[in-house]
Formats: sequence, C-alpha cells, structure tokens
Amino acid sequence: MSTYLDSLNEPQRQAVLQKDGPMIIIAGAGSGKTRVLTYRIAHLMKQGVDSFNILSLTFTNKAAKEMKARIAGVVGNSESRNLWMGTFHSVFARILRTEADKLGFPTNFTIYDSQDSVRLISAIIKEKNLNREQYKPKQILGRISSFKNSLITVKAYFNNPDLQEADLHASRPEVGNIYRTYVDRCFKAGAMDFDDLLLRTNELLARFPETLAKYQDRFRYIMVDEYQDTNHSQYIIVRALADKFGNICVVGDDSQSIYSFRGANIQNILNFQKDYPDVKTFKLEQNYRSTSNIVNAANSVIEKNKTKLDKEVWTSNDPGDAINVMRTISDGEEGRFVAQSIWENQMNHQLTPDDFCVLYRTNSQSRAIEDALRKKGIDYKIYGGISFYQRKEIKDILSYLRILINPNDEEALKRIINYPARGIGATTIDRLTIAANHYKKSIFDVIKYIDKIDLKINTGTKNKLRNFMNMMQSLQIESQTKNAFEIAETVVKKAQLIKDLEKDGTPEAVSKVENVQELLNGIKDFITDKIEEGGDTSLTTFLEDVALATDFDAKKDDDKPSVSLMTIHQSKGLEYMYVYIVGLEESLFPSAMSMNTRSELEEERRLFYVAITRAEKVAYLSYAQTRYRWGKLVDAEPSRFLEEIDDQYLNYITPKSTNPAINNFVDKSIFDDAPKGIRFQKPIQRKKMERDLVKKKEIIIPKNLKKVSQTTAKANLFDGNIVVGNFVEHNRFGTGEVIALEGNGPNKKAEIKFGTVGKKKLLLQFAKLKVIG
DNA sequence: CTCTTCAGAATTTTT
DNA sequence: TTCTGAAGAG
Repeated sequence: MSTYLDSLNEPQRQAVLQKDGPMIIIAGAGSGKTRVLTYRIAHLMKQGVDSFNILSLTFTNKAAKEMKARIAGVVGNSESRNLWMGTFHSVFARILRTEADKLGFPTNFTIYDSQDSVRLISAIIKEKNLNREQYKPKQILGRISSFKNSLITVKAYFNNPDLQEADLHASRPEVGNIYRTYVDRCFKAGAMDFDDLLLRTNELLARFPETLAKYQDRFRYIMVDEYQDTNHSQYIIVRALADKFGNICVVGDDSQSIYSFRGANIQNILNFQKDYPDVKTFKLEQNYRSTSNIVNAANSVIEKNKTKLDKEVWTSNDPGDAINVMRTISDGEEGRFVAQSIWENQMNHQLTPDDFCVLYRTNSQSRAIEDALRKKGIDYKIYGGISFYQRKEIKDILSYLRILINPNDEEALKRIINYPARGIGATTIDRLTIAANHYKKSIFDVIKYIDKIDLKINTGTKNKLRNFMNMMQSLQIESQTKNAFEIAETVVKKAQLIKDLEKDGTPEAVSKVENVQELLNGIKDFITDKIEEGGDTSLTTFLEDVALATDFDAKKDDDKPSVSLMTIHQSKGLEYMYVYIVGLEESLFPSAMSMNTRSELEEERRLFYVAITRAEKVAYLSYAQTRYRWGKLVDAEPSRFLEEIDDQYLNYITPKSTNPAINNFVDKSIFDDAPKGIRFQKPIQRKKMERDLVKKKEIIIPKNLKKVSQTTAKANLFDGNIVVGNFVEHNRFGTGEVIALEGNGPNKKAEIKFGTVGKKKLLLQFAKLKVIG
C-alpha cells in the first residue's frame, strides 16, 4: 500500500478510502482534516478519476493553493494542475465568465466589492431622496445581501408579504425598491457583487438545464471544506451539481461555525445526514495539534452550547501548560503584557516571532498590541483591517483598469472621472447620470456621444469631458496590445497619478507612492506566475483575482519571521505554538451585538472555541479593566467565557504594577489575599438578559471549590517540585541537570546544564520542565 | 468647481 | 481617536 495511507489513523484512512456516494467528515479542531482532504483527492486520482472531474471548494484561495501543492507532491504537478479548486466565489466567477452571455452579462463583467456596493446603494438612496438616517447604506446592503444569500430575488421579495411587512415595520418601506434599482444598476453596469457570484450561478444552473448537465458531468467528485460555513445559496449550488452522481463529500465542524452573520447556515451541516439518507459518516476526533490542557479547556467551553453534533475531541498529547489568564488595568497594559510575554517566551524557549499569534475579536483592538510590539522591537504582521487593494490610491488605479475592460463599470467611472481633479464636479456627474438613465446608456457612453446629446453642460466642462474621454480611449487602444503590467504602468503615467501624489509631499503621500509601486510589482509577479502555470495573463483575470483575494491571499509569505495579529475569524484553519487571545471582556467578546439571543451567543462561544484551539502548546487569555473605545476610557468586566472554562485547566497571572515601565510579574504573595476579588468581581449591575445566566452559573460553580483549584494551579506553576540536582527534560533542549535555583514566585529561575546546549537559565513559570530523576 | 474646516459617526466578524 | 461627509468661502 502506498505510504501516504500508512500515515493516517483509522477513521482518517477510512475517509480517504471511501470513494463514491455522499459522505460527511466531521472533523474536530486539529484532527488532520487537511491531510485527509488532500490524500482523499490524491487517492481518487490514483484510482483513475480524471483530475478534471474533481471539484474542491475551500474557504480561502490560499488554502486551495496549499492543498494543490500538497497533492502535487503525491501525484505530480501536471495532474494536480487540472483540479478545480478554490473558494466558492472564485470557482463560480470563473464559470460565470464563460457562461455570462446566457444571463445577459458581458464576459468581462466587473466584480463589485463591498465598497462599490455601498457607494452604489448610497447613490440610489440619494437619488430617491430618502432619509439617510432611516436608510443606512451599509445596513441596506446587509439586508440585500441576506436576500441574495437566501435566493430571494427582487421578484421573490415582492411576492413575499412577510418580508415587505418586516421592512415596513422597520420603517423602511422602500427597501424593495432600492433592491430593485440596485440590481438594475449592477446589471446595466455589467457588474456582479459578491453575492451575485453565487446567486447568478444558481440562476444559471436553474434556468439552463443543459448547462447544469454540463457541469454535473464535469464535476463528478465534489468536495466542500468548512461546510458548516456555507450559506443557503452555496448549499443549493452544491446540491444541484452533485445531483447526478451523488459523489459529494463535505467536511466540517459544527463547533467552528462562525459566519452566520454573512448568511452561513449551520443547519446545512446539521441536516446533511437527512439530505442524503445513504450518507457515510466519518468522525475525526483525535486532536494532534494541541496539548491536552488546551483540548480539554476548549471542550469544557463548547459543552455549554446546546446545538451541536455528537462528537468527542480528544488527544493523547501531554497535558502541557495550563492556560494562562491575565488581568490588566488597561488595553495599553494588555498590549505591553503581550509584548513582554512574547519577548520572554522567545528568549526562554529559543522561539522565533512566527511561533506567536495574537487574536482579537475586532480589528480595532490591534492598535494597542501593535504599539507595544513596536516599542519592544518585535516584528509583526497584521492581517485584516483595510486590505491592500482597498486603499484609496490602489483602488483608483484599479478603477482605471476596470473601465478599460468594462466601460460600463459605473462605480469605477465615478471614482476616477475627477481623480486627479480635472474640473468635473458633482453637478456634472449628476447631469450625466440623469442623461444616462434617460437614454438607458452608461455614463461612459453619454460622455462618448456628448456632442450628439442635448445636455445642460457648459462648453468648458464639455471640453474637459472630451479630454477625459480621449485619454480613456487611447488607453483602451493601447490595452489591446499591451499586457496587464504595461497597461497599468501607462495608466499611472498618463493619468498622472503619481505626480498627483508627489506634489503633496506629506509622509502619507510618500507611502502611497510606495503602495502604487508595490501594486505595479504585484501585477508583474502575477504575470510571471501565470506564465509559469500556463494560466491566463489577461487584465480581466488579474482584476478578478484581486477582487476575490482575501487579505491572506494578498500577504506574501517570504517576509521575515514575525508575530501574526489577526481577528479570530481570520485565524480559522491556522495554528500557532503560542496563542494570545486578548480583550476577553463582556461586550467585546462576546460582542455587545451578540448577547441578545441564545444562537448569537452560541456563535460567539464557538468563536472562542476556535480561538483556543489555534494553540499548539501555550495559550494566554487576557482582559483589561478599562479600555479606550471611541477615544473614551470605558470600564470593562471579564468575559463570561473565562468563567466557562473548567478551572482545573487555568492558571492566573497578574502583573505587579500598572506602571508601564515595570513589567515584571508580581510576587506570589499578593495572590493569596486577592484572587477572588481580582478575578471575577460580580458586576454591580447586569442587564436583564444576562441576569438569568449569571444566577445559573453561581449555582453550578461553587465558589470555594474554584478558589482551591486556583491556588494549587498557581503553586504548581511557580514552584514546581524542582530542586537542585534534579534531572529534567525540556521539550526543546532535551535533558539536563538543575545546578542552581534563584528568585521567588513567578520569577523563580533554574540554571540547568543541558547536554546539547550547555547552561541555561530558565524561568520555571515558562519552561515546561518535566522532572525525570 | 476646489479646497478647507468642522461636526458627527464609528467598532463585530468577511467572500 | 480617526475617518467621512457636509457646508462654506474663494
């Protein structure tokens, strides 16, 4: 038998060997899911399944890329290349490109990102003279998005009295009309938004049976990763495609479903067994990633959720350290604690920055952490927030490129028609828009035929419009012969984009120029990569890649080792040796928006579960007592999630001083009189909603019991049972002899002579020493 | 039409 | 605190 099968455990192997029919793999955190998926695909190919017939849907493009590389390692590059692999959005965007004409879209349709969508909705609200307070563009987009994800078209909306009533009730009777106009305008602009990529795919498969049949025949084996995070629209696509052959394999973990806010429906995974009665179920329950303390602590949290599949994640790994809990005075101090701790752990365990990761609930929390890391001189990279391609200077250039491909792209046109400033103001754009709507033409066409249309625009402005049009048309001509990089370069030059920035001279402008440079380099890389792969080097493909790239995909790996900072959502599927989860405070995590219903709270809890299970060796949880929010200092209380972890897996540390200059840990003695008070002070006031939960908890967890376990945990941590002369084992340095002890409490250090690395002084608090004699 | 200034919102999470 | 959009002056 092939070697790759030998490296799998029994359930893993069975899942890999199961070839035909519907199957579900319930994969606990860290249970080797990716290995199974990879090997299963490789195995299918070894058994003679044509790689063209395998469709594999992943959660990020990066995941797809990595998986492809690993499969290539087993079956070879030339075969793996043909696999259909990617996110739902990118795979179906690719299919829509070839089928777009059936739906009345141009093949070079634009993909609107959320910013484009919000701007368009904003414009529509303005045109309809609606109150911006009542109709907040972002909220309206959210509503429209949820319609689309549930396959509620405009027509379906107007056929559904309940939905209309709901909007009427929310004093937003115009939602339906905004929806209609929005869809219309997207269609006219030859643009699809993110949700359209799925909705229109559904439309395609539903309206054109022969097209459905074509793709059913092509995708004989379908695999869906992170199935717990699929929405209804995705669910229907998968069902339709798998309907003929029924070779559908879904992989997921209901405990890690964290995307319901964007329409993910956890019922998809919970009901899979009902959808396919002859389904084969495989459970991967052994965790290979984390210490047993981490696994058990995570389990003790997720147990509190009611809706879940039956599964027991376990590990045979060592207990490892207890999970450290840290209270700080402020968010600033929290940052310093994290930075200090990372620094110490790095020194004491010979680690590099990329062994560490800091996770938070909201992007805005990153600032305090960044500041502290920067001060300590620790390299870090930050994921999320505003992605590279969303930056103004970058989007402006991309908008030029978008128009060259699709002149009807209204959002792109509105962005750059007066950037850099060329004297075409709001009034003119309004008039052009009105004319465009009147003649049922795009704004671009109206400008093109400006002399043939009667417009109330004065000659000076008309000239400016003509100049703009001349430039765009000459760029269009050049784009016929030049490659994506050359076009972009020409655009930057002709539109004088860099010049505009350079005359500014501010440091911000300088960094913008650098970003533009980086974009150009990026396009160059894109082209060389694609030539290597034998892929499509067109500008269209580049723009599509850009539109669908996640922040992860955009990041380069080859940077120097650095600490990773990201939201918990983004950490899905990743693992780090040391994980810091910060901001464990009520109203922040769980988020204030998610404390009102049980299902929302359960999702926050799953999010917490995901966070903990990212850690391989050591996890730190921290919370601050005060935090800046909107520039104001706000009091915070510890998150309920801290109380939900079984105390036996926890370990409380607290800094000595609130003085930022002093970062040493406290003498142990201050713990003795304080633990209860310091930790979960009972809130003076709780909202009605929470009160029941709190009461319940007080009954379940007897306080005195809690106190006892705390003390033991601490004692073990700092003192250990180590004496001079002991032989100890360290997981990095191997075995050594303790030759001296110094310091007290958390500062207690042991000097150890190791066979491999010589003498080392290690903080007992951090060194995971096992006494072996 | 452009540039500056000022008030008010913003922080859940993202393809 | 930082960003955005509106309003007013030139």
